Amino acid sequence: MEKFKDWLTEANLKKTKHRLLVLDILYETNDFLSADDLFLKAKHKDANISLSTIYRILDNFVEKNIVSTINMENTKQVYYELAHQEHSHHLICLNCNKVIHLKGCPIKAYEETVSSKYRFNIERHTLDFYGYCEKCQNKKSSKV
Amino acid sequence: MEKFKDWLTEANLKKTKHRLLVLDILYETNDFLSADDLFLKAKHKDANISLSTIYRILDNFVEKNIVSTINMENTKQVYYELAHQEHSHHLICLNCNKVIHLKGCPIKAYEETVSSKYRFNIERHTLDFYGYCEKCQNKKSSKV
DNA sequence: TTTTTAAATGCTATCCATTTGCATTTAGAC
DNA sequence: GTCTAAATGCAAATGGATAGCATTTAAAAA
Repeated sequence: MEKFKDWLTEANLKKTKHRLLVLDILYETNDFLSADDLFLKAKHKDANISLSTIYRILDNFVEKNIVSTINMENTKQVYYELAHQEHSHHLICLNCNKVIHLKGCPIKAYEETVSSKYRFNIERHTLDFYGYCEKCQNKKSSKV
Repeated sequence: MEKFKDWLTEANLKKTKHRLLVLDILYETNDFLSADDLFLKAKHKDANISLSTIYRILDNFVEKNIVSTINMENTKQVYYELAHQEHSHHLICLNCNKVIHLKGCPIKAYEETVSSKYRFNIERHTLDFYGYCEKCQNKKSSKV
């Protein structure tokens, strides 16, 4: 995708095939992926890329705000997705790890209140809801 | 502390000196501690306890809701504290990792809205604000 | 286009928080 | 006190992530 090259230019990163590959996979998957997920998907595309390169690329992207991360509660891995332009919150399924993005932010006012109350200079916040998605509510016991 | 023994009884866990020690340290520290922090503090008290025991005790406590965990963004370690009775949110300093607990929850209504909108069965949520505490705003560059 | 060079990559070894296996000890029921 | 399951210590293993270093490559300079 042509816009990916623009992103890399803007971020002052060289336009390498590996970086474009990582962007492609994240874009078409449109979901959170671990470094290892990306590694396997790359392999599946017959791409030759080492896991450490993936980690390095992801670090670059996070630093440049091209990619954002999330913590699933039940695993130690870090998950990555293309950064959303807009600030968003999440519904995270404790069974299948599916993530639903919520638009809009209900706590702007609250943030200002606590910021001044505690003289705390707030840079960002996370608001994540954990529970069970519609599918997993039905087939309760099946682990994915 | 006597009430700690009650907690263990309620949780159906044996009242061992190690478990009481971990509770003591968490109580008097009144802050988030990593497993290793606990290990060092125990050593400092001349207590003989192995790191793996600490991990096992913390796992027990988390399972029984005696202890709760938090993710600091800038480290891979898990941090633990005595569980607060009341649901609370956090202000987390990106410089010194200090955590301020916020009482009350501003998003009950929002939670219900998204829960029914997405037919998502929400079990719990996290709301954490990251930024710089009053102290660290002043002495900007000093890492703790 | 060719040359040049700093950035990017592959491979391997390493780190480090956490977990596990197993023999030993201990809390607490009897 | 005796007994047994639970708890513990120690050492090794695990697993995600990182670092070192030689090689390759993007892209600026000539």
